[in-house]
Amino acid sequence: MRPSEGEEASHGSLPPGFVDRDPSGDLLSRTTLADTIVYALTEEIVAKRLPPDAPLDEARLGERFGASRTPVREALRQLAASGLVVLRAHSTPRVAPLDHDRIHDLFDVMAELEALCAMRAATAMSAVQRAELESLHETLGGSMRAGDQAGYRAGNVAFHQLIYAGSRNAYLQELALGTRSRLAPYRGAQLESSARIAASHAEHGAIVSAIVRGESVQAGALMRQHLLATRDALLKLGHGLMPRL
Amino acid sequence: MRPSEGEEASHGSLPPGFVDRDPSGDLLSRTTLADTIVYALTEEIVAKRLPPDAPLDEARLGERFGASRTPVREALRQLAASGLVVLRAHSTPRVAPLDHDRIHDLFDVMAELEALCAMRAATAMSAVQRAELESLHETLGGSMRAGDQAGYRAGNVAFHQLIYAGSRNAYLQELALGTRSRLAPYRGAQLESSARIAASHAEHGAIVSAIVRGESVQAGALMRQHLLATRDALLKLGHGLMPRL
DNA sequence: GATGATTTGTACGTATGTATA
DNA sequence: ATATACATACGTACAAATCAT
Repeated sequence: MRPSEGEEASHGSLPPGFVDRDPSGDLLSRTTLADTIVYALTEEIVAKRLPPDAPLDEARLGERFGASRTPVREALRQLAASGLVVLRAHSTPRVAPLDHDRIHDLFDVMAELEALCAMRAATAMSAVQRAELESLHETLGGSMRAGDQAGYRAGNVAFHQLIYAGSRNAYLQELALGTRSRLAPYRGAQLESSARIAASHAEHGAIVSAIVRGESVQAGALMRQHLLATRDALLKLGHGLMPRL
Repeated sequence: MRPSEGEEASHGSLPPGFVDRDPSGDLLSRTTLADTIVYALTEEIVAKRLPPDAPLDEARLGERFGASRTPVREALRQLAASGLVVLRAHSTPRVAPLDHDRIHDLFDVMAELEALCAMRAATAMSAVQRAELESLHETLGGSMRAGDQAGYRAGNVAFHQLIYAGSRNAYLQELALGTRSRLAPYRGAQLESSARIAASHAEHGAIVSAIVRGESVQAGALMRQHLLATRDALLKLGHGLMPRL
């Protein structure tokens, strides 16, 4: 199995929650044009420079990327598979719309998937991974105290991904990553208030402790709570998003 | 290419007057060539007429389906997204290999996803859906007593999907369906022994009862157990598949 | 290891279906 | 409602990369 190291990446501005191709072993391939376009569009959608419902005309995109429509088509197919783009036959592709019910559903499942990861991690993580987790948590504390929000956000993504990997279940890891990337356009790019960051860090601490002590049920419950708190913080921050209930 | 009247297509039952939409994703197109190819290939892979690791040459497939490479490519992309096909850049696409660790991971997650569906269903299902579930369970009992294995299998799929829908979470439903379809090639086509069918039906009964009574935790636990029992039954039936531990 | 055959990646032209005036 | 415009769906040709030999 492959404990993915935190080393990234060839590009400067990484969309949060974005990783290379599926963890099924092959780590290509910026070698095809389509993949390059997928990467670029993902970043733009997540950063909301391409807002929900924005039309994605094949010809214009091809022009923008200096490519023909064929690789653009392939890219749009991949983006549709990952949920960022919707395709209707013979109709112009669009950035996935902002659907409140769907966002609610995504957060709900995200919380459960991450809780499951944390549970598994509590029993399956190697000693080395546990040490890494504690160390990363310390680093995040530093970012928090320094008021470095960007640093905290980047580290936060790594923190969660380390726990996905700790579950030692590659498919679970895929689902968690995929769900996180679907959620990415709705997680504000820089919406974390410093108050929320402090709370987040405290929650992380409890989770790390439970995982390191091997308390599986506790770890899962804390993680679920952490995700729901994150959701509520986002929903409160305007966004126009309201809880469903 | 026009529908040549020289039906020399040298291969049997691929009706251009095709079947209708795939049950899961109707976000995608209606009646494009690529979709009919996806449909046909999915069936062949699940039925193992296209075994794991079988090469899927674009040109040959296009010939077989009387289409050009373009829609074949689109179809292969969709199949890759649903996990049935693996794509490496510049390399010939293949049916997803049979990887024991991966199968184990898939079953593990499947059990948890279905448990989650059952939990949510126990609190979220409408009265109508509960009645449907009980009725379907009765029907399945009929198939069991009649020794109708094919009927039981079809009804079984419907049974589980009804519970996915009962969760009232569209994304959770998508994940459950997707995971089930990834598992489909490994669930034997007709591997259920009548003994296993009887046990399965009994387990269903307990699940239905828990859901109808609204006992969420119980419903989840029973469903998890049911899935793991199904897995063990499959693993025992040869297949060449061995448990990982 | 180099070379050749095969297959994928890309470009572009045509046809068909959708949406709008 | 009919017609027109326009974007996607598909077909085909060429270039580049892979793998066998």
